[in-house]
Amino acid sequence: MVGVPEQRPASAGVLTPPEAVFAPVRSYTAFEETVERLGTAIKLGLLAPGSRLPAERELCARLGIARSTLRQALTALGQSGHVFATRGRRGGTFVSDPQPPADPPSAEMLAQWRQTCDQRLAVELGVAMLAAQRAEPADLDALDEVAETLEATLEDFAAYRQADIRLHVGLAEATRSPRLVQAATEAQGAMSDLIAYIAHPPQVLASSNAQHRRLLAAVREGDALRAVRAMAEHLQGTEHVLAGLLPGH
Amino acid sequence: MVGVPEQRPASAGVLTPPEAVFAPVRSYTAFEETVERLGTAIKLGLLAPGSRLPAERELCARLGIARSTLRQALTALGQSGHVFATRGRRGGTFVSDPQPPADPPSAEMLAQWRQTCDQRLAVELGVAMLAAQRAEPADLDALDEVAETLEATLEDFAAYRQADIRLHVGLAEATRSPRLVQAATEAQGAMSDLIAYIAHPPQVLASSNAQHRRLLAAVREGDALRAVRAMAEHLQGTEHVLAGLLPGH
DNA sequence: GATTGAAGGGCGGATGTCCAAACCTTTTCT
DNA sequence: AGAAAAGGTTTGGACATCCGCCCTTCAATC
Repeated sequence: MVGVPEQRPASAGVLTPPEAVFAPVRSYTAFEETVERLGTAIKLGLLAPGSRLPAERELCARLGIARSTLRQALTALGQSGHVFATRGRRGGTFVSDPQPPADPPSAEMLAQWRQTCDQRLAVELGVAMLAAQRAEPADLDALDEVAETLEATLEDFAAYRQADIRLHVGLAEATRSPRLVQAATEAQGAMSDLIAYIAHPPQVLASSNAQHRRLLAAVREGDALRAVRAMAEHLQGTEHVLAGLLPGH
Repeated sequence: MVGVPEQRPASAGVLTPPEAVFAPVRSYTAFEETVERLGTAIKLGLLAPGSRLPAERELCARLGIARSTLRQALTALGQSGHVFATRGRRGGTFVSDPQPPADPPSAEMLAQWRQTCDQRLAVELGVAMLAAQRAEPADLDALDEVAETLEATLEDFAAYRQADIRLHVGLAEATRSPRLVQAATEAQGAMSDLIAYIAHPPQVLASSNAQHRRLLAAVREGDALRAVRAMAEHLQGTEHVLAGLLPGH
């Protein structure tokens, strides 16, 4: 048995690898992932208060996990007050109404707020461009309806934010790219923790709505570049507001 | 013990939740994640052939995993021929040179190629915009150097692709947003499986280079919108090539 | 009023993953 | 010769997950 390797270590290339290559790997458990998914959907209002989740036996099949794992997740969401379950023939797991108050953003969250915004920017720029290229008339009609809701809720921030989320997720759905919908949902979820804790006077919401209108108009015309520009202005507006209130260097 | 829940299931809202909410959750193990990370970095050339990885005891600390888990990953990468290890004081784990031939894209990969492109589009649009806003002169000089390499490798696709990756990842690093670097790396890795299997005549590469030049010029001037436009043209160019060769819808 | 079906609730074991902490072997430098 | 630094090996335990099976509840139905 010769100990001589067929290959000799060469003198390394000049280029140093990005340090991101050796950054910590985080392994998510099925339990965590499920709590995150359902919890985010609930907090974003994608699962409406009072609505019923699919039956456990069906839901675990859809999610591709064991029922016991799903039950752990549902138990956690139950303990935090986001869902409750009733037994018996017409029973099921339901989204609580009203929802428990959101908890304040963690220190870790606050420390990384800029990266969170960056990530959302990327996702939403992609969504804007692809939606402009692919949205069908039916999508646009649905989005217009949401936009009307937005115009009508300037005074009620909770309702406004709700409709805002619907608009952005709806735009993502118009791209017909499930992964983008997923990414957009996650990004909105991460942002919500930040957005819920800053003041939003009606005037800010009104200017936000003007950007929404421009965005939808560009999407309707299929003008991808204008859509991207409108989205960028929209997002960087809220980013400026955050920058003024958070410890962001 | 009353069996009456304080809350009654309400009639659900009119809005149906996005089906993405109940899509399968995939839990990645630390082992898989590590193989993916290191494997991608190697395949992309971010870890140069012949270069040495950090010692196992150091690397597992950096990656935040146990040494035995890291060794499983390194064993897997060793069996596929991407790395090899030597023992003793000056030993270590090294990136193989030359690398084993890439394996053809899986059926699953091909079936989802459009979503992969969409995801890359999003990431890269975000990178383009943020790089234009944040890149420092030092970043730009380094990127220009890579661009020169690109101009000189029109005839050698492997070398060209290598430099192309460096350019895109370098741009991501200029955003100072580690998560975007991560995302850009993953997106390039996913694309490589597709790109390696389609022909790239020098004329295509030349036109690609023209787009690179425009992109870098816009970034240098801090013109975010032009950078985004240049990036979009660049990416959708390669997407058109793919669309012509793959079973796309 | 008994039965049935669909829902949540619970238990126990089998399996696989991950980690921590040792200890061994090889090589090279001092 | 010995220390140091690297990969290689073994062990045991903690934990997550899955699977199957059975129980409880309760509205609908017979």
